Amino acid sequence: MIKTKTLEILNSTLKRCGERGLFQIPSGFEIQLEVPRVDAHGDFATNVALTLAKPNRCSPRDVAASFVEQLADGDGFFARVEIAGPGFINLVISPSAWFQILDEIHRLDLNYGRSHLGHGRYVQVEFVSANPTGPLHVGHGRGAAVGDALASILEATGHRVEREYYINDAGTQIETLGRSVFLRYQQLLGRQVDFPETCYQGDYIQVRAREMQEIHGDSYLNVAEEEALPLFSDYAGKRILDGIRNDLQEFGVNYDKWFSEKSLYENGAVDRVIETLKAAGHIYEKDGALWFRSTALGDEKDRVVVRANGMTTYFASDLAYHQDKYLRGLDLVIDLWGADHHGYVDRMYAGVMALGKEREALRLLLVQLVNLLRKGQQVAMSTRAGEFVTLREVIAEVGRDAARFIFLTRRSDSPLDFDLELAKEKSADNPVYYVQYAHARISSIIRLAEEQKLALDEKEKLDFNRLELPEEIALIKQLSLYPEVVENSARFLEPHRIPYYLTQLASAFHSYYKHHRIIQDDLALAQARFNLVQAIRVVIRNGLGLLGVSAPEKM
RNA sequence: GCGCCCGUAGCUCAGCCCGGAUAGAGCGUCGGACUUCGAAUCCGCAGGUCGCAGGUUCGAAUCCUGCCGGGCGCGCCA
Repeated sequence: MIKTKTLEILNSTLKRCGERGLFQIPSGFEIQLEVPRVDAHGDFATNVALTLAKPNRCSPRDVAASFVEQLADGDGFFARVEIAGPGFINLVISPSAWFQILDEIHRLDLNYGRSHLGHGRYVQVEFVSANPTGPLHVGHGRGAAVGDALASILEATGHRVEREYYINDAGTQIETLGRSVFLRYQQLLGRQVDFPETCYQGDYIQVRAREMQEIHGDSYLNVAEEEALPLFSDYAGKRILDGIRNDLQEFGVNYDKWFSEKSLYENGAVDRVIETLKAAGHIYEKDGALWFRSTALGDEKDRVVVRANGMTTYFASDLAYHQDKYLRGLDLVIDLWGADHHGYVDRMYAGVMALGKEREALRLLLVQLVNLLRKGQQVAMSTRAGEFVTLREVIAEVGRDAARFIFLTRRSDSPLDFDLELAKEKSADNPVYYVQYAHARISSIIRLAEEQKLALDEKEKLDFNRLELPEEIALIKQLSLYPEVVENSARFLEPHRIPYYLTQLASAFHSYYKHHRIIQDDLALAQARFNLVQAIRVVIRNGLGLLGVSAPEKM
């Protein structure tokens, strides 16, 4: 890559300066290389001279001058080297070096942008994990889009990745679900029963109740609630989970594993993790309950793991779940949580550390709320009353690509406005179409070239030197940044960087396309440009791929 | 009260982790561009005390401190 090579040259130059005693180099000194905002400042700029000036007690421009003098560049890699402003060294890379990027993109094709950053580290992304007590809503959709994209990005950067869904199929919520269905079932059979507010109100409860009636008739009408509950809970939970699986699959999300919370109780993992913590001295007894001393590990208060009544808490099963993850050999566990869980973050990190892992072995990402709008007006949503917009409805209305892309345009820890009308609009308001359109346009050029048998693909006649326009070099530079964007996206666990980059790239392409013809009489020029736009298409397609968004050839 | 996150153009946001030269997009406003590869596009104009105040630095949207404003969280609930 161009940047790495530039850095190599600068480092060897610095070493030479040190050896020849031109100036002192503090130990641990590292050269900073950046892409300047202003084109006039070159392709790369470094502030070495500014930072070395002080320890050497001389002016930055003098340091820069001796540095540049030592800068050997036998193969013409740099087209120009300049000292500017207070002492920046601006570097302009020669076009021929940039042209190599195009070859690289075509050679690597689908693999362009992939890297070995992760060195095969075993990473799990656990996301959505909604309770199987109701259908997925828009907020879950955001978690799904972010989690899935993140997993893809990590895969692309050399991590071994696993997608997991944690099913909360134990505890009171699932019981409440069973009770809700049971009560509706009784009502269907004509019995007058109170339907408490604490039960789930949505229509989907009625649906399950009717199904139970179809399967079992009235045989549970006179059965006591405690007796009927396991069956009703189990059935409703399974059916709803099937729905969730279905919705996610239609959204393009496929999990490697669906992990049951109940299994942790059944196989004794919950008891085991408490024993582990006890043995390590993290547990004490107070007021008849067992407490986890999480304050010792950065939490603001200690947490109960076994209540005075002998029941374990939700946190206890979460500890067991995470212990299980690490026993499976995971190097890094990434959990995506709804933002309302953020009071829970510190205790989870504390828990993981108490289990003997580094804090860095866990990354909790909070996904903020989705604010659903229609033409700028807030769409009312109330989960309790069962009035919410489901993910399924949103996909049906705006489509999978638009939904995914919009979910990914903002950093996930800030709230997101999602306007249903805007998402459907086929215009520049809607960044999905903007990027996809660029891909479709290029595809259309390629189709045309094929139809006219223009032989634009013949490599032996290809002369990149015909790409002389500043816009063309700028486009290649932008393409060369793509692998770095993906790597940074993985490093910071921030998928939103990719939609942002793609929008910029699409914009540069659209502008270029408008001003210059690709296909034209000058065959050599046409070939060079054709090759360039093909490279753009490769990058757009690869980028959209990471987001789970399609790259259409026609729209 | 304590803790976490946020505050950048009229609106929605990127940039902050790792300080750099004149702070960027899109939308919206206004005005332009289709006989030529897809106008779902492009071009131009206008729009900023980067919440406020200090500090560190040759240099701060970026790092530190305090304050102001907004959001969320603080159960032997899940």
